[in-house]
Amino acid sequence: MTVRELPVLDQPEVTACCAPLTAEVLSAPDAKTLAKQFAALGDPVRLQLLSLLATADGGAICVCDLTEPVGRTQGTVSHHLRILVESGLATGEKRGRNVWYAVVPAALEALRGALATR
Amino acid sequence: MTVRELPVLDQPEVTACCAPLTAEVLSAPDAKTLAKQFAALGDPVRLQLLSLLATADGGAICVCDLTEPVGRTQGTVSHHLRILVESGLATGEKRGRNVWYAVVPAALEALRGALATR
DNA sequence: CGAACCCATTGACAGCTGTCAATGGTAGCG
DNA sequence: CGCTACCATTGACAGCTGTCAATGGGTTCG
Repeated sequence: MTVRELPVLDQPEVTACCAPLTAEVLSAPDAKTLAKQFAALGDPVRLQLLSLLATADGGAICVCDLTEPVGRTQGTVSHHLRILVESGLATGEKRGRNVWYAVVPAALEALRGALATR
Repeated sequence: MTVRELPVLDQPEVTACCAPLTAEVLSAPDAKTLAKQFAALGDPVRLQLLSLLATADGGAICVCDLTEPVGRTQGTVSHHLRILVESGLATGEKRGRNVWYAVVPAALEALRGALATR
């Protein structure tokens, strides 16, 4: 087993929740699942956090580097990150004293799929 | 094929709010704009409504046909539709006694663009 | 060990949100 | 003209959400 030391996080398995909105009528359970993920995107601070994670070199950053760019308290940033992780849009992994967060590109792609038009 | 002029709504102009999340760090104003649209998608009832509109023949439906599928009061459905319209994801137009709602595909595409990954 | 650092969690609070019942306005119909 | 159908708006209310300050649990380093 090779050892990876860089801030590369393992990517979780992601499967699209459902067919595109425009393909067939959404079932109530699928709607609930999708809504949770879109709701996670429905806050400006979280969008900025995602953007920061996505553009970070190596795809990860520690929380301490995020509070200043978004102008929020450390506790608040931690709260938002949790929502991103719980919705599957980001991952977090403890690395010694820091926690490395990263975007889950496959999750973003899955959401794109739901928005696809004919 | 007869000329069908009825349930086809004029589509408003839509321009992408910003570059993809993963391309560059989102500015605070852009984040706010985007967040409002994603927040509009962040409710299961609204997702179902969008889906119903998108899959409707001719791309439009009257409110009276929407209350039953989503299991909500007429007032509540009207409220959700307003949010969809205000966020630019749907359009509404009065046609006699009914109001015809339709999805704005370009708006969905713009959101897809924001979610694009590298 | 003790100090410093990083991060999550808690408690508190104001503001927003989804929902319904009820009301009101407008358009078509007999 | 009156009735009915359709839809928006209002008021009320419970529940959720974003925010901060404060606290506490780990981890690193001197």
